[in-house]
Amino acid sequence: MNTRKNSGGASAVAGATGGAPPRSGSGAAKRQGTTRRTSSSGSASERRDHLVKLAAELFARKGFQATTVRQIADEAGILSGSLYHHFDSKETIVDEVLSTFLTDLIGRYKTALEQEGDPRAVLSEMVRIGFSTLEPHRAAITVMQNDWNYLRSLPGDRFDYLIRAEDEVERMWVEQIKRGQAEGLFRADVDPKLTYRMIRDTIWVAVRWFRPGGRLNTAGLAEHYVTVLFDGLATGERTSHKA
Amino acid sequence: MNTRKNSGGASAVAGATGGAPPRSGSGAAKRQGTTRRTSSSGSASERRDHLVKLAAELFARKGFQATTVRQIADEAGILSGSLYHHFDSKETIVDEVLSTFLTDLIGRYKTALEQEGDPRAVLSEMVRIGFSTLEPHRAAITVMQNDWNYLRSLPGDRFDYLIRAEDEVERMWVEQIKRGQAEGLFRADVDPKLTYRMIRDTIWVAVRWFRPGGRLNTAGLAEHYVTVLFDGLATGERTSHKA
Amino acid sequence: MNTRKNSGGASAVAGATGGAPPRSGSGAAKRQGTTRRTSSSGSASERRDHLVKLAAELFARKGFQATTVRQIADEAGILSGSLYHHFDSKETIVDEVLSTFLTDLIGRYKTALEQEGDPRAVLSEMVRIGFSTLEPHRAAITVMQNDWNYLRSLPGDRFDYLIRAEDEVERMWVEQIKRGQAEGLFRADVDPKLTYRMIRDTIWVAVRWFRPGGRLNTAGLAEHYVTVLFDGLATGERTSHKA
Amino acid sequence: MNTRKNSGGASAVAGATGGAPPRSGSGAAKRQGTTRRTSSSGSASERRDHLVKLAAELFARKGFQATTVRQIADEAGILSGSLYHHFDSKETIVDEVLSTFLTDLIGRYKTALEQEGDPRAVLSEMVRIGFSTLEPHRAAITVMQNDWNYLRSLPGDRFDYLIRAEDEVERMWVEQIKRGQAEGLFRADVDPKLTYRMIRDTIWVAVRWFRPGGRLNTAGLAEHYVTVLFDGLATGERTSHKA
DNA sequence: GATGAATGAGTGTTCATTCAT
DNA sequence: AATGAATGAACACTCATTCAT
Repeated sequence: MNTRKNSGGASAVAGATGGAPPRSGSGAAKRQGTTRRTSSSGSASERRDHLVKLAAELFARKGFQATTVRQIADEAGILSGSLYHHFDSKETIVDEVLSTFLTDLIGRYKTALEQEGDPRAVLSEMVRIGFSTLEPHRAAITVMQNDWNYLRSLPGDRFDYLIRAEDEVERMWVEQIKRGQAEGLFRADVDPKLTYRMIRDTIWVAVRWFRPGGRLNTAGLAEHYVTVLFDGLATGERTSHKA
Repeated sequence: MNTRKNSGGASAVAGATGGAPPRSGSGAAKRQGTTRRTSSSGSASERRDHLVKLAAELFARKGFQATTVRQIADEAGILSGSLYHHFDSKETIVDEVLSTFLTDLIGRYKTALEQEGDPRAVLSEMVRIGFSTLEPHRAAITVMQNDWNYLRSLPGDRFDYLIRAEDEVERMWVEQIKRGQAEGLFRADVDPKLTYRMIRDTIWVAVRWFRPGGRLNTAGLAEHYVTVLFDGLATGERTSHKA
Repeated sequence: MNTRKNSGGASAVAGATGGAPPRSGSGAAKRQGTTRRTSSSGSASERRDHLVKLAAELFARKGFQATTVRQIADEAGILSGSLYHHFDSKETIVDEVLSTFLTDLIGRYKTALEQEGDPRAVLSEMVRIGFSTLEPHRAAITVMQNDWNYLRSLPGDRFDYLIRAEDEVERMWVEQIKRGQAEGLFRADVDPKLTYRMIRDTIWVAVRWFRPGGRLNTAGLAEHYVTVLFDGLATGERTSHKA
Repeated sequence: MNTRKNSGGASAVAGATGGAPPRSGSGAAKRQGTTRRTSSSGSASERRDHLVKLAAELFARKGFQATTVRQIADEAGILSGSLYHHFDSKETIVDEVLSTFLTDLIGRYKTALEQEGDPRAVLSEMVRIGFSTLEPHRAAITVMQNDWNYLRSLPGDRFDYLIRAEDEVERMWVEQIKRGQAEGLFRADVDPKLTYRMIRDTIWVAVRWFRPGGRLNTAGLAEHYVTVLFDGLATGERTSHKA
């Protein structure tokens, strides 16, 4: 999936879906091969990460396709050709953007699942985790929302890991919903898969309008959503409503 | 907003946001100016609509930018240059795709609002309307989801009507939520605007995974969502959950 | 092997190697599909052929790789992008250059073989045919000499027909040499395949230094070579020569 | 002709064409300037020669232009920038490849000419010399065959020595052919220059298909060619052949 | 209404080369 | 001697758009 140049971090999610998290919680372990030079340690990796961050912002703002490598290079103050010293291709950059996010997200979901708890507690925690990524991974999430279809349509299997990661996440959520239904905590007349999708969509699409510094921070957002999600919008006051 | 050639139908939503629905119920009135050919009446308009439909499918499948005018022309069995007999530009086409959808949607929301009813009934109906557009306007909704950012970033004010339409829709929803809270039907501790956004997102993002012919049709989807939305996922069985 | 655009003539040699010559002696049959417009008949094909000719000259003079599409376009008085209205790629152009030559050559060899005759007559005729292509196909032969290795190394099977054509030609020559040896006309102590290669190389490499208008025309060249080839450089006067 | 760095060995052929062989038999005299490091004597030169050899192989296999400096560096296990400690430019490398071959070839031709003998003996020996270089100088000969045109077309006079060497070699051959004709050993009705070219081409082009380990070694090849060249392909059995 | 040739600006990418470290 | 980041010019190719026919 990765060529020489980006052997560092991109697309590691594919491995993550298999079982044990790769480099889980150790993003710092990247590119150990270049640590020969003890001084200015990690500068190569830092430069690379910086470029990825710049690119991610542009991808989020303008879309992957509408962002040119020249724009990325301009932002970094270098020439477009110089980007290719760090990355094989534009795709490699977005690959790194997305896989970094997915690796983090899945790692945190797994941690939540390991903290034994009743399904409602686990699910609330997963909702909170989702919203909590909105700020640190805003760009990546935006790209995933907007360019998912396009990236998936690219030839080759480079972005197949997107699907694999999606499937793994779905499995984790649906399992908890079903467990909650089995334990009588969640209403049995809702479809678990459908419910997961609605929750998922609600969280991620918030990236489109959420701006830090507004009335609610992401933690507030999460609580708001947990409230509506579990207890509903309605009070006890029932009225007739058209069926 | 529109240049000569597409003076017929695109971007009509802008007018719709003003008040009375423009040409409501008179989609056939489009492009009266082209009746030069008395026989085969409306064939020009039909041809145009057909092209828009083909383009919409491609835009939805591959994204607006990734779709070339040549692909649209290929699909129609003509050469790319010939498309410019019907449309000024590629943007004109997507403009027509989106505005057709928004005109329909806003018109139906207005009808629902005119049918007096308690807020829960109105809101349920609006949810149902939203889901009911998923099939007939699948392509347009997909484009709006995926290419919104890009289209908005284009120079000029051509797509400003997207924002205006969005604002008008938001006003309609938020009004009903507030009314429901005022009448004690909806819990008062939720933020109306935030709640609207979550409802909105949940409906539209479903276009990404909804496929006709699955377990649930859009009506079923709507009921499912109305259930969770109003009454919550939880049963009465409360358990402690991590705050 | 060919994409839409160059469905006309390129790479037809592949078929030729199978058996009956395709469009043999009917280069005019190209692009019949575009003859709908009876007036300005074949102008599309002519334009295309003209561009191929210009490109062939440049390929021959500077090498395939060293020739840029801009140079070809400049030569034709158009912009480089406009070339892609006629050809899929730079490779398509050189493909057409080479396959046109090979189709012609193989067709003429076949005609010679059909004219029954003793092997010496047939072989002389084949030598003459070879030399006679030097002028009309000078550019193509030059490209084949210089860029053969590179074109063969290109990914995909696009230029596999070069090998197939080479093999077919070798078969024709070797057959005649063997027949001549069997009939006692040619010395039996030479290797047929080796001898073919030496004849072949001698003919084609002449393209490097042959310039029309010199002392000898290609017919003279052919006779000169036939003389040396069959009867040797030496007179009867034998002297000792270091073994 | 050469810039600082490769003042050692490249392009020495130019001098050779003047008269006395330059440093003939003293290849070890190269790069005396680098003897700064008294220990590991000649290691710099050896490293350099190794790099030239690696590059020559790549040039031969893929062509000069299609070979990137990065590929050469990869092959040597260093980075492309590091190559510039040894060579001024990519051209300097190929310069060294070709001039080394030409120096060797011309030196051996001269030795043959000094060994007095009748023209047939000398010519046979020159043929043998040519074929004998096929193995040790395979890469250089291949490059010369394929990239001659391109290298000659480069701006500047850097590769003018190729022409000068070619001319010198031609003079040597033609002289012997003419001498043979004058002495009645060779048929008088062949053109000496033309004959030389045919012999030359036949020898060098063999590099394209000759592979060591086949049926014939280069010595066998030489004898085969000498046989056909002097005595012809035909036996005494004459038949009519189309004029 | 449609063709087909052309435009012109732009795309991602390549690559020989430079140079501070 | 070698690294690795960067350059800068060039490359093949794309594509929305124009326009004479």
